[in-house]
Amino acid sequence: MDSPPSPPIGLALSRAAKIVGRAFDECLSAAGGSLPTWLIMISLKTHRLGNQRELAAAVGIEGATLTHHLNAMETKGLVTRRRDPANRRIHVVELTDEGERLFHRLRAAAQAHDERLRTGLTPADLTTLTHVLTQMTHNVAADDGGPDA
Amino acid sequence: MDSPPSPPIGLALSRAAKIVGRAFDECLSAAGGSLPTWLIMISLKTHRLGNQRELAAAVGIEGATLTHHLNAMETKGLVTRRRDPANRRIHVVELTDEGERLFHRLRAAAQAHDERLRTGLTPADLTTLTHVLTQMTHNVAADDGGPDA
DNA sequence: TATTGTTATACTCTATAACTATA
DNA sequence: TATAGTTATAGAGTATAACAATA
Repeated sequence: MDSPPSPPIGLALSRAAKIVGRAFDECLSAAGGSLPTWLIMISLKTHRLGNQRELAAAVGIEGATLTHHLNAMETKGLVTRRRDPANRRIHVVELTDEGERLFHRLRAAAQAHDERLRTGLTPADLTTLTHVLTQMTHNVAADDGGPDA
Repeated sequence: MDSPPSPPIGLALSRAAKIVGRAFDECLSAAGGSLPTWLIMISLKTHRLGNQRELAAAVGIEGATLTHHLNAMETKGLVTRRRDPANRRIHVVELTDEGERLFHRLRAAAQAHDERLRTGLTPADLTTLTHVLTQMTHNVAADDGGPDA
């Protein structure tokens, strides 16, 4: 009943993600940004989100953490926050022109990082990777109460 | 010259690693540990390292950061540090009995996490994943001065 | 009262620089 | 002087709890 343990994949993923993630961070830092900034900007550009809680959820952080980053981004002149006239509880976040420029620089940096990452990998490898990451994310998100929970 | 961008794999990896890594953290926390503690313990158990700098390198952190974690682990009674009589500059780190017990609990937690992660994945998926992570780690570690650098 | 967001505070992990101890 | 490790300090990212503003 002791199936061959097979190499600990959580550990391998954790280690690789640490190394690759650091390289990604350095890429973004060198371009004048950071990972949270980049994630926030992507969310602002791709989805049109209704409020900051949705934005925070898209980035994978809490609302207060998002506020923390938005404060810094606003100080740097990358975003503006203004109240929605229709519902003044909602703060509409928008990239400034300077924010747009940084976005383009970060996109270029992220693309360069991606090309480096893909070196030596086949399209099939990348397809499998995407599939595996999706599956693992689901595995971990699932309420683990059992197969019939 | 604009090859089809193909989905940003760095971003996908970053997002998945964040989610899976948090689940891993929670697993280890629930068992009374943390990721750094677990990585340190694994290194202590598997390699027989000569000094703390090697241990830090194996874990992927700086020496001072390792000291920080070892201080906490020593306070909790998980490890002891004593000077090597042959070279009193070297501090030999060893798990206490309580450290051993925690190691076994964390190993069980990590294995449970691994089984959850592997749900819905074929052995071929996992083989590819391991290969891809290894390749990406190399891609990122390489001095990027060019193919003949 | 419920919703939206901010402020205050603190924790974890990490790093760099300066220091002590030993060789 | 060189090596091993520690201490002091700092910074990034995150979170929870309490708060203010709006509906």
